[in-house]
Amino acid sequence: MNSRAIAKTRRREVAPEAAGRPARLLEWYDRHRRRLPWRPPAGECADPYSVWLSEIMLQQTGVKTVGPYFEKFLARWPDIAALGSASLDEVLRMWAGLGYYSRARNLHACAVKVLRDHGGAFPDTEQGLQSLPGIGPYTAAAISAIAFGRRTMPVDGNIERVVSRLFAVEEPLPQAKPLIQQLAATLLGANEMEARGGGEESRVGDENSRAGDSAQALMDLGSSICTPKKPACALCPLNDDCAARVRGDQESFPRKAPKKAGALRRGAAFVVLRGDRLLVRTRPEKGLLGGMTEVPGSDWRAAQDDKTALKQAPELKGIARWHRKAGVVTHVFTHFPLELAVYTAHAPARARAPAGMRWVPVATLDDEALPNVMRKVIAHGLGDRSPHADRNHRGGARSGVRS
DNA sequence: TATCCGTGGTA
DNA sequence: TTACCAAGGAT
Repeated sequence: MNSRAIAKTRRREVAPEAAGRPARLLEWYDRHRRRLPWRPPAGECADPYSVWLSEIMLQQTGVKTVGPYFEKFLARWPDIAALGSASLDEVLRMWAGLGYYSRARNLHACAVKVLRDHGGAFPDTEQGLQSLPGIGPYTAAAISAIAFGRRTMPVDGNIERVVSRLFAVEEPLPQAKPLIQQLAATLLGANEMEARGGGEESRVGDENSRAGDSAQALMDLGSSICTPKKPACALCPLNDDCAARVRGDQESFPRKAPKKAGALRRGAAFVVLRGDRLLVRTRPEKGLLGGMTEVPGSDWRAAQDDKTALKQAPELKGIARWHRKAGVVTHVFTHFPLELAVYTAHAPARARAPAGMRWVPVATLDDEALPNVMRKVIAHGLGDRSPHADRNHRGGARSGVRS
């Protein structure tokens, strides 16, 4: 018996409902798939560049947030050659506000590498894709399935949740990842060539499947029906044989090990004006907010007081009169909360910028690669009078200012 | 393996 | 308000 015959035999041995899952999933997807900027009309394969760009932006970032950035990037750089020819600085400026800035650096590095090493065409295998900057196991599988039709199942946070519920996976994340990956793969439809009887050229694990649709179906399902809280199980195409639903504790999946919170860090930031120009510098390439623009300031340490922080401005010694703005700017990063005291000062008309710093017109701050925490600092330092004030101002602590 | 990377939405 | 979550990757 050859391997294909064995695979078919095994498929018949599974329970009828379970065997029907891939088909039910795709039928649901064909009726309810979301229309998204990076998705072509049903039945068409998306181009690898669009798939790649959207997948990088969507890493740990919501669909709604990504939309405008994707459109903006695609309009500015319609293909890999255009993006690979752009400067890293311009890419970072366009990325500003989207977060996880190493993604932008890797995006640019990846475009350059695809042009230089692959003649401008993305590799069409998972292994080849994973060798590129910013592309890990998930993204390689996603591009492979969605853009190239390879029969593979990318597993993201949505799919982890759907699958852990469907099979009532008791093992907590992240230990359960390999098991969930294996279970998720059972939701892939049969290779179409094989399902039709196939020719010798059809191989399991190769193209001609709707793997991309199966994966996106699970993602849509996870985001609209199998939600973290109060899942709408009545609308789910897989509700018949969902193990967690049978038990009635859907929301308790996926199991997760508790995580600890980071300690509060404090520091000072200096908003120095020379006429209508602001003193800024560029952060180091690596690490937190790498390569982004900031105003000078102290480092950020646990439980640091203002006076200690103020002493960390030796470059700014020439400035005589500091004014300490009331309140502090607050910001919460993934792994620690931050409080920044803001000091303002005015420099003489012809004052030179200290080494490594530069004066930029306040009017063109939108062109800088400014992370949100710096937008908050500048808005606070300027007294919220500029058009660059915190765009999320709704009052309360989330406005970024607290007394 | 655990930690480090932003930001916005949600209940 | 707080805590969690979101189409993860690099080290």
